[in-house]
Amino acid sequence: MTTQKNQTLTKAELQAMEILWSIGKACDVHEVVERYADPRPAYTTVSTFMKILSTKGFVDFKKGQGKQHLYFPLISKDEYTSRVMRDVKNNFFGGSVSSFLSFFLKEENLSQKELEELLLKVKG
Amino acid sequence: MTTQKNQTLTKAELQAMEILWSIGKACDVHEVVERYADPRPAYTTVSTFMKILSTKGFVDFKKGQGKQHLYFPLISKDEYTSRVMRDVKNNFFGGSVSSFLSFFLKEENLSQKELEELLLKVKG
DNA sequence: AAAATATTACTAAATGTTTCGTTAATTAAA
DNA sequence: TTTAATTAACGAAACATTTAGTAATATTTT
Repeated sequence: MTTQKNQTLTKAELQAMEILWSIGKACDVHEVVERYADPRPAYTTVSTFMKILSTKGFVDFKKGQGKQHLYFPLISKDEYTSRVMRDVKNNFFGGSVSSFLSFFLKEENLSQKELEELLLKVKG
Repeated sequence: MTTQKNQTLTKAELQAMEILWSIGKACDVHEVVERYADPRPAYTTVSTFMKILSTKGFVDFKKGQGKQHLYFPLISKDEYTSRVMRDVKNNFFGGSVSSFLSFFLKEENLSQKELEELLLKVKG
């Protein structure tokens, strides 16, 4: 519950967050475990992730039935995605928007026409 | 020299690769150390990174003066950037190009006009 | 050739991450 | 109320990453 900003998620932590984001409501550890693909981690493993994510300030919880904790994200997927995009932009494109976009277009091999279509869909 | 593909770089490894990329020619460990910002890692630390990167297949070396090794990247920054972008796209946008682009545009808060200008610069 | 120097290889300590068993505490059932 | 079940907290083992000292080896200098 330390709500430290600027932290980054490890791979295992991100995986857990993805599941919380996909569930979209406060949920207990069992619900999270269920959503893992095989081989599923142990209950206590996921419980530990929730603990870690709490102390890192990425999730919080409220009391559920009994002594259950119901966990929920404190940061949205969009917010975290922004951080990641910013990092990529800074690390690989010196923070330049046009470099980033340029690379992206070349990478995706988009023609001018395809791009226009995408933009229409995206912007309107 | 195992040229294993599909590997990913740790943070420290990426930092070392960035320097190799920026130097742009085969170089010895000293040249790499020099380019680190303070506090610079020890010579042997950087030497270890070169060793690790070699066994992971990201760099190779040729003999220099004396017993010196001259290290150089086996993968370009663009190639590695592609991998990272692909991973981000898959992890955060389910592999969808339009989602990715859409997010990017919103994120950068680009107006239609600014976007057009960027595209002109980028495409021609 | 012997000594000094330079450089990589080896090893290991320190730290960070992942994973889960055990314990302690709380709640529910008998 | 005693017992059983559930759950989060704790602790620790296994593994990965980062960092750098020491040893081994090759090169250069005297």
